[in-house]
Amino acid sequence: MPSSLRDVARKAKVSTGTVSNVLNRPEIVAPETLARVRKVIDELKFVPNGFARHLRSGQSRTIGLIIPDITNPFYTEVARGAEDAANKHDYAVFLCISDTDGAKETSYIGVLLEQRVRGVLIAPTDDAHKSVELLRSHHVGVALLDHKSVGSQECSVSVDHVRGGEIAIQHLADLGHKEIVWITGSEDYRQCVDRGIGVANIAERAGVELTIIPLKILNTSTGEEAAKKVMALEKRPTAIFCANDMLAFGVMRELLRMGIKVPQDISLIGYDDIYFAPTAAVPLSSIFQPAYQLGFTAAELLISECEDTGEHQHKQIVFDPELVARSSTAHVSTMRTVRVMEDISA
Amino acid sequence: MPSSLRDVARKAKVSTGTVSNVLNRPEIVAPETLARVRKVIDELKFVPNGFARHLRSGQSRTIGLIIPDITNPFYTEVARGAEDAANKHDYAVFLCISDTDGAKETSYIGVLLEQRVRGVLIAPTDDAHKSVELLRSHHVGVALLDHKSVGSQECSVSVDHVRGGEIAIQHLADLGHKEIVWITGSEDYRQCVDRGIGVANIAERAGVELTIIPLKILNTSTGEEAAKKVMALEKRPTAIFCANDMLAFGVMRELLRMGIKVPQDISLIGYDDIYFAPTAAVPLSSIFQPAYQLGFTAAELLISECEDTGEHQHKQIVFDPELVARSSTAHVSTMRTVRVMEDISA
DNA sequence: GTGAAAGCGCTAACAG
DNA sequence: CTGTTAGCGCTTTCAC
Repeated sequence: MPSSLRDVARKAKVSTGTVSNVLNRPEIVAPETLARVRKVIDELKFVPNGFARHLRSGQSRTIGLIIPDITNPFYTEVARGAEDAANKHDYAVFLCISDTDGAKETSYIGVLLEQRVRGVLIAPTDDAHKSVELLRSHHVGVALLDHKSVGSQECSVSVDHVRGGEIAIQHLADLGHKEIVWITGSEDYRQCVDRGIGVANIAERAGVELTIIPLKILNTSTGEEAAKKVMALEKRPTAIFCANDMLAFGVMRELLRMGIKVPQDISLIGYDDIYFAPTAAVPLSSIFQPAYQLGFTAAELLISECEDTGEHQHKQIVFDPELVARSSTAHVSTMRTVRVMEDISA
Repeated sequence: MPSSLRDVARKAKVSTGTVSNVLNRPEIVAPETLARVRKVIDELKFVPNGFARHLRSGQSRTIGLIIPDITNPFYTEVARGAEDAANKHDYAVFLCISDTDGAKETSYIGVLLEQRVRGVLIAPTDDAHKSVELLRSHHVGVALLDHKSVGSQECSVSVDHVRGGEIAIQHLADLGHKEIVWITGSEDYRQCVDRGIGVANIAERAGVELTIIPLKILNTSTGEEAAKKVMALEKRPTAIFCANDMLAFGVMRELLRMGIKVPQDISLIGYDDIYFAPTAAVPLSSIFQPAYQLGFTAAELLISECEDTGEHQHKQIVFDPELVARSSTAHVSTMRTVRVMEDISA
């Protein structure tokens, strides 16, 4: 058993109140008492029990961070940003990985509630409304990450996903692509839905024929699967737009494996512009989102809400996405036309 | 304020003890009492206070996980493994990122101690001995990740780093390379030191001329810097071995930027074999380590130690690294010899 | 099966 | 400046 504050008090021959003061308000303790108590603290290797402390004070200095996928460098950057902001304000971060699973998300919220976190930063994967409601009903702070506010009842930091979808398809349309596959998340996945709206907007306007492949989970493995589906399509598209770069990496890997060349046989564009995008086998075109900024800003907003005594203004910050065109997307006119023959011979 | 167990008791007209029983031993509560109390729990949205619960029971079901860099997919896989194992045993994971900073590591240990975690899984970046001592002296479980046990006083799961270093250099030597740069971590970074031992072993035996570039932090940015240093060397090496893949990606990116071709101008091999290695601009040769396994196994061991009442045997599991040769390493005989002229013209 | 009561380790009044 | 004391919300005997 670790030693308690009382053990320290006993050994230093002072009261528990004094030990507590040494810990929390050393300036009001007499120098020599201070020294004596501190010496005993060291001797006993005393570490105050956080549970007891927070139980008493009714307040923790911990925030929860729920992200869908720790394997995705985009979220990893978001987490770094959030961590840095939290540390700056002397908060700890309890990181939860929801695995893009609504049930797991809800279950983690339960854990965080038990931990009496001050607030939760969440990149909802499922029904954001439900999670936010749940959190709100327990009066903990909430800030949405990468997702617009449900009803402006909370802060949110996101990127304009509709715009992002538009930019990507516009880019492909500008390159002359008329048959495009859009590989995206399920309908619960708001970010994807929004991007899909942008995609549809431009597709219609530009006369693009769109094939949608919805996926439950967006990672490299599902990307590999999706690539197979695309290649099995009756009419092969000239370009693929993936809802994130992990997906695009999976697609690219599978295409390479099948001997399909990017962009000679098919153009490919991802989303997020993760660090690995420029140094991919074929440097990946993508839509940049300021991941670190997203996490940092969201955490700052959340903490400001948590600390706020009076009137906290819910802010909804929306960043702009940016096209980063690299070699994985090319003009249709540069495509190999011999592909069909190769297929027949295969 | 969230409602407390007492609120529930009052409203359900039972004692607090009964509510507690409903929560923890529902089978001993009379069915109709059970139903009534549960109804009130829902109405009041009661969530038991984890602090109070753990304070009373003196035990948490949380383990800490300290890793150096969340941006590195290797550690991200380790974390996934650890998470999965922990969840399996109904433990929560408190993730801490040490940023390869000994002070931050120590400070996080303090946080974990306050949280009264049951045990800590640590991939030490600095002086492992110190961290382990600190943890041990507070009687929390410890398991080392990716690092051999200091004195077999704890479990550890690692990969044979010496062997990994040997394999990599042997591979390069087999390809005829005699001038190799080894970009590694500082002397505190045990994994790197061990790999360095393997490197030195083989280098000497194979008559390889070794240049060592030690770095404080190993990520893509420092990799980019290191690449510049390598190219500024009086005598250009024919191959580079990086202590991890992130470093190698940074190096590769900078080399590409400088117009240096891999492997025509210089061979490059990394370590970890992260997911992105095969789909890099030049598919990266690397040394594979079973990251997920590492995390999973270590967490299992740690939890077994934590739960153990009697005699827990400290195990030291060592996995074998494996060479994965891809296109970034090639035989010296295939190297371009015109490089020198290009340099002059530049 | 249920209630009463003690106490986990700490903080925050309030006296002295 | 220091000691005393009353809980924070929960679990756990021990009676009934």
